Amino acid sequence: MNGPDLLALAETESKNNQRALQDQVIYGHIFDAILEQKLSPGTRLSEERLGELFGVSRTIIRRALSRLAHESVIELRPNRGAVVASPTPREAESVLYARRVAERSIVELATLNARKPGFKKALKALETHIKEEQAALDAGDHGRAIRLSGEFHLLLAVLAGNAPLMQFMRSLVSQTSLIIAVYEIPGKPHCSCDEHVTLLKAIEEDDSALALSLMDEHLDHIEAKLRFEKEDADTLEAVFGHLRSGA
Amino acid sequence: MNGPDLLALAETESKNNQRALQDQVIYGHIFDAILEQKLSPGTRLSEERLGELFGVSRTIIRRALSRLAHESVIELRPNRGAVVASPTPREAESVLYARRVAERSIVELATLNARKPGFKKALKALETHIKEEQAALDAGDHGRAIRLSGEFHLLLAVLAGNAPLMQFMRSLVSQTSLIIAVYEIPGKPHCSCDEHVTLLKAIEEDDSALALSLMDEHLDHIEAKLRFEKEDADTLEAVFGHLRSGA
DNA sequence: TGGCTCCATATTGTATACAATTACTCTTGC
DNA sequence: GCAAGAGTAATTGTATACAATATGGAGCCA
Repeated sequence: MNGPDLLALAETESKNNQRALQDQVIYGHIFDAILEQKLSPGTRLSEERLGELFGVSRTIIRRALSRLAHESVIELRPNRGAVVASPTPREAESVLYARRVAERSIVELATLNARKPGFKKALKALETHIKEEQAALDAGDHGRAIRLSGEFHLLLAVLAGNAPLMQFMRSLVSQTSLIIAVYEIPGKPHCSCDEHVTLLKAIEEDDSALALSLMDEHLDHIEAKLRFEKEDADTLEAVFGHLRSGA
Repeated sequence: MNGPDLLALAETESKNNQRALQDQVIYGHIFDAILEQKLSPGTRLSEERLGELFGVSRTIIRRALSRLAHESVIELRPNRGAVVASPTPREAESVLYARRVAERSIVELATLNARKPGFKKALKALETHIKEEQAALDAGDHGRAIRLSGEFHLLLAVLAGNAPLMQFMRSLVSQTSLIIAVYEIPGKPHCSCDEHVTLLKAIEEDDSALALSLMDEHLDHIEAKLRFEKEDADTLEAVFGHLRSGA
């Protein structure tokens, strides 16, 4: 493990160079755990227990949970505690659509920036990252591979150099991870990182059109591994949901 | 005033039909004040004073501020309190770009939804809203007109029916308001809501292409009223900023 | 035995007390 | 008169105590 929240800290380091606040660290741990699918949708997150685990008071835990809730990674039910979000098919569709929108513009911006000297570091980080991804796959570290795969897209957003889009992607990537956890067709092999390699190559070669279509295909492949039709808990919702709030 | 945070509450009412939590109300008040440009960038937001004003403890205030910070509406400087964000030209550019990306897809989705029966309410809300905008302009209520103008775009996002994009827009619209507050060329007359009228008409007539170009023009007009060249505080930054962190 | 109510328990919501950090001002030395 | 430094005041950061709400189970009645 190379630190719980490299990207979380990178996000704020531009303005506050000081030590990370405690809640950011905890946020990072939970965020990563979800990206690694170690916390599955529906898991309850007790404030007191988390506080004991991390050795801080509920105040800090609450701040971390609050941020996770803002990013729709967890659901914060009033008086009933936090659970890892389990997106409905409807919500999943929205997230995947939004992600496509964001990724397209990110690819465009990233291609523009790839040759600028100011973004050398971001480009380098992407190259290093892909090697890490490959290493995780080779090592059979499934969870780590999934997380790194998601973080590749976040690093791409860094290269794009647009803070709002970056933050948006942060929320979308983690939600995608939840969607995969809930709706992935079992047995389908997980994505190699080849697509990341070719995508990055297209960006480095300033071929914006190619990069765009590669990204679209990449997202197609991710979605192709999903099946929304029936999922135990949600099917109940779909069948009996209309009985609740008459309309 | 028709309630402090109609849109804020609308956002969550789907899941939690219960009474709004206190911090949401306070969040709404501050959010609206910023949209109305009653709180200008740089204004300090003391937790204790806000607590007294709203009659709650700092705990509640902190939650509201936390959310505002997540949406980049305020800046939360560790140990130094919260201030209304004052976007740099660089940040402003990012926000406006991101907004263009978001608005385009929203227009597309909104046009698709406009004829669906499920979105009748959202469409109706837009029509009503435009009348309110006109009324505010006629009454010369500048602040209210600005806020309603921003909220038009949020209602459009509701019509688009994509929750992540909606939330994204929420952050972008309020940040745009701050950008205007800082960089607007003085004297330029403020936008009438005619463009909103024609845009909505195009959407209702299912003319997606027209709606898209109208939205682009609308955003062009907003940006045309801005000047990023020199702004007191930021000029100092631009001139002497490189001395701080050597690079 | 099945279902209901009521009570005990656990968990979250809010306020407040105290610690830590920052900002300010007054003093002191030059 | 000005700059530097120390001490004080003000503000934020964190923990904790208490209140409010939800959950689970025991007991009761049909």
